[in-house]
Amino acid sequence: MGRVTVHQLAAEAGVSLATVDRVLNRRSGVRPATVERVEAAIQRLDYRRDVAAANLAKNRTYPICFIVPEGPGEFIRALEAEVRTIAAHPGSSRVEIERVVVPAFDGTKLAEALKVVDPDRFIAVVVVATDAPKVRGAINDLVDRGVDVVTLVSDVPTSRRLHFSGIDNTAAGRTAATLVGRFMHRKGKVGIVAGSMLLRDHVERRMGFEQVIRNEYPGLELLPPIEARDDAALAEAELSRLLDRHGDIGGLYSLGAGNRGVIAALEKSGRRDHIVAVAHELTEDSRQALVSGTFDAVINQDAGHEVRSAIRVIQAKADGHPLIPGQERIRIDVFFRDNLP
Amino acid sequence: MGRVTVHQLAAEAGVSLATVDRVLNRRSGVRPATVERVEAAIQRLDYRRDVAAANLAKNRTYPICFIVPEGPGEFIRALEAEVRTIAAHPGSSRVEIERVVVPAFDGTKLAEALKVVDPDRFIAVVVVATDAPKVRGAINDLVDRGVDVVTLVSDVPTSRRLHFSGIDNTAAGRTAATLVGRFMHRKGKVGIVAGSMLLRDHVERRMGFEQVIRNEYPGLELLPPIEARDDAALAEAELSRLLDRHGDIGGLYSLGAGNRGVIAALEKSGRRDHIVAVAHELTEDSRQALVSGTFDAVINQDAGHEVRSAIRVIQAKADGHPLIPGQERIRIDVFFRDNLP
DNA sequence: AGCGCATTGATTGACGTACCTCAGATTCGG
DNA sequence: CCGAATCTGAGGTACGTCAATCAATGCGCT
Repeated sequence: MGRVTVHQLAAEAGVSLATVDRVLNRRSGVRPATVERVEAAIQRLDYRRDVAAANLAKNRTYPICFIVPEGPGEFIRALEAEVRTIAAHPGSSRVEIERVVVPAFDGTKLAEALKVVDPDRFIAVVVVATDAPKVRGAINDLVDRGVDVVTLVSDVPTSRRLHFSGIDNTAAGRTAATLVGRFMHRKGKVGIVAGSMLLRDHVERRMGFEQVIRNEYPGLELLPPIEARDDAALAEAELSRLLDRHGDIGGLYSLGAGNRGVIAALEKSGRRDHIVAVAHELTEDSRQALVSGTFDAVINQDAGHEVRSAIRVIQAKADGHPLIPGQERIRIDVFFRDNLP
Repeated sequence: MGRVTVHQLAAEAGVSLATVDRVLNRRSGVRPATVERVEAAIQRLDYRRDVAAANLAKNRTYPICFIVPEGPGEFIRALEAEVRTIAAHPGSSRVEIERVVVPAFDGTKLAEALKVVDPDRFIAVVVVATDAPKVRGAINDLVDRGVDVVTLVSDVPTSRRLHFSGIDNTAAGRTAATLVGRFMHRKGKVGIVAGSMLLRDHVERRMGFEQVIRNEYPGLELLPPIEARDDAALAEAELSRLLDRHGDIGGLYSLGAGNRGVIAALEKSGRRDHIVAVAHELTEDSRQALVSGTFDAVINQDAGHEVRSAIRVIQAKADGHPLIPGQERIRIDVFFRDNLP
């Protein structure tokens, strides 16, 4: 039973409630010997602070600032929706979320947005980060000003951010490579449609993918990647050109957004059944492409899980709680036609 | 701001605190017109009850009984560990968990265990269910006595359980079939190592697997499944015999526990590189088998997620909260060598 | 007018913790 | 042994909600 209260603690330790309180909240003015007696009692009774009551007494809230890129992409929209869902959920009523929107792919604007975050208003910032020196500096400044920073989806590992809430993108790229490599029965060429090489997650996916294809599938030839800046129209045009030029493309990895364009190009080419295509992010488009057979696998990160995890990490830090190992590991979801949710 | 309190509500509605309380807690003795006024104020101010404070006032706890099968299996041990982790975590301090262990594969004993659950002591039971009529009856009886029941890992869908916390096992079987089918480059025979056909999850996995192999990979020949009752030694012996008899086995699906035996048989046969093997549950054994190449893919369900989800569902029901769509969907995790956590 | 009844108000004491004040006790240096 | 500094106790208020009591109001009815 967690039914031990401070009163019982005080009785057990033979001190007053005030002293127990001083010890529990590390206030000064208690002799070391007395501190020890109280701590022994804590051990003996297995006392655990009632967090809910404590938060109530402190009238504590968790004001968090979410900084997300703007853009019409389905993934970003899903992220926003998840943030809203959390904010509205009664279970997380003490979490107060403010959203800030910045232009996508713009390190300078992002750094500015980070700079104007008020340390008195927010205990933490959750940010979809572009990995630019300015951004790293802004993150570190924020941390110095006492605001915890959690990176979402795309990391800045060299910064002093508290946590990264996202997937291991190198592993995601390797997984895509394994799927492409093993699903392709004959030799052939493999194309890559990338988003922006400014985003660390895209760079890492490509790295992981190319590494495995080169090392383990020597029969496959990697074509230079298309940079489509997550723009569906651009992706479609460029990919169509690539497909025209190389009649023997047998595999494709679409590692950014802009799936709509990739799907269109594949279907127009009339070769979708002969090309093993692996893409990222499960959206309505990519889901249909899976069902129709245009895509053979889709790698996904669960935006809801990422948002909730970020918040849990921030709360745990604020409350001085441990995290549950495993709960905050964001999975690399692999979807085929057969296991669509 | 969610900072609206009952006091502000009372002021806004022009009634007293007592009346607000009566409306909020659906107590009688308030005129319909007044109820409406208060509810209008709730809407206007976007009042949400502070769950923490409410639980504190009610001194509410969530006593839950976990009924899990005994057995040396790594998955069951992992389940137990997760239950313990949750119970010890300060965040879920009002959750009081009692664990009951019953013999595996024994519907009668399980039904008995369900029968003796005290409805006054527990608000809910979480149970790894075998799908037997007796068990279904016992679950329904419990529900009638006012105890919510959540099935874990293995479901009894025809019962009146509140929720099933586990994966879609048919989809898992289909996924395994897709992997086996697409990884096998030539024609060949496909073996199945099953656990117990008393467990609904095993039956469903096999169904999904066979269905896809038959429909989509006509070049593959399904061998009759081995029933190994999750016993490693038995699995090894039977699988070795099967491998001896059929020199042209190219694929294998191990859908139950007992991976250790499957791995041993595969490695002894010397044909592990020529057999595409897909198994269930990521354990230390199966993880090593993935790395060494004995297994080509492992399908997993996250025991921690399942346990936490079950508890969340129960709490939400008890508090009358909505669930967050998506958070309680247990994923079918697919692991390759490349995306091992 | 007087009765009972339904409705509402006012107030109070929990729940477990935080934080504050003030007074009393103990210790220590000189 | 005295004064000062340090420790400790006792008690209060607050956080937002629940739950209960008791008094007050207004209503219809006889």
